[in-house]
Amino acid sequence: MNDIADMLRAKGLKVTPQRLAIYQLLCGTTTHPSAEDIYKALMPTNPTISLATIYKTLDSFRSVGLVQELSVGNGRSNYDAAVHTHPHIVCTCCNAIQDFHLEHVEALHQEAAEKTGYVVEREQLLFYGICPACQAAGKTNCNPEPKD
Amino acid sequence: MNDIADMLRAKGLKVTPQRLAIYQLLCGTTTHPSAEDIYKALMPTNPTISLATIYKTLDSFRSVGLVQELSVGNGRSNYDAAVHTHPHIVCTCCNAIQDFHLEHVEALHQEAAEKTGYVVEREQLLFYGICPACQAAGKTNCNPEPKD
DNA sequence: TGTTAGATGATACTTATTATTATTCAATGA
DNA sequence: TCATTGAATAATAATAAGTATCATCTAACA
Repeated sequence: MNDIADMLRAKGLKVTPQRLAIYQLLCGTTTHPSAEDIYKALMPTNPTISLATIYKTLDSFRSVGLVQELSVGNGRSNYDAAVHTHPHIVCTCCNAIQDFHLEHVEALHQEAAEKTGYVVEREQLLFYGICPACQAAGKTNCNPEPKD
Repeated sequence: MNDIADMLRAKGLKVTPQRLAIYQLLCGTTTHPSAEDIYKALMPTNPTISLATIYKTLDSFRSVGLVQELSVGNGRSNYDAAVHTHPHIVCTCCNAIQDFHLEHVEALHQEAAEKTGYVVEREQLLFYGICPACQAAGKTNCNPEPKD
């Protein structure tokens, strides 16, 4: 079969059209969609897919480490098919979520363990600011404090 | 008046018993309570306080920078009266949220700005692991993957 | 002390997510 | 290839966090 199917089987998950569609969608985007985003994106090609299936599938994928779940504070979860942990930056203006790379993340991990005595399993490094596009559009202060 | 009252006035907020109670509670704890936690904690002394007031007050406080809101992925917001940004570590076993200090956080901020082109406003550095108490209790793998 | 803008409390509502359950289907082996 | 079976799906009800609404109340200030 194809690679994705083999990978799902290797993780102990049955291969279904829904799972393939969800995983392929996630692999082909850098936008960190929510469950609802995925549902809407798959509707045209998979009109009978259920939102409940999206949620359960994402949870299964997370359980076996195929995707990571982000909580950036927008009231829902966003998903990233990248397996290795990396920082994210969120535009407080257009709500885009972008991956980037920080040097020495392992050192932070280590430092956190030393400072706290925790056995550190993972981290979520989130930055918030204004993306270049919003800066260019002059939107320098879109959601500074939502309630102002 | 007292310091808290003056601070609220200085931020342009009216001083009410509810606001004083909420702020004092937050200042006197390191547990990062949720709105619901605060509501329950204040019930004995403020039996008529409304949950809606808690939410609105926390939002006002956040708007003026008196508290910071955390999204650690537990489906609700947790609040911290500390104004300066600092990392948090979450026990995946007992769900405790603990403050700690990391060196060179400003450098990360700077590096994020350089790597992404964003104007970086703030960050939320979250680590997940097993706290010393849970380790001592032998709970080394409590919520590794909630759905397993 | 009276006025008034803003705060509170009660509650209805929205939205994201989870639970339930009958049906369907992928994987396995005869 | 077909039957079996346990897991996955779809539909939908239920839950929970947070927000909106609005009548009442009160802190701030003249």
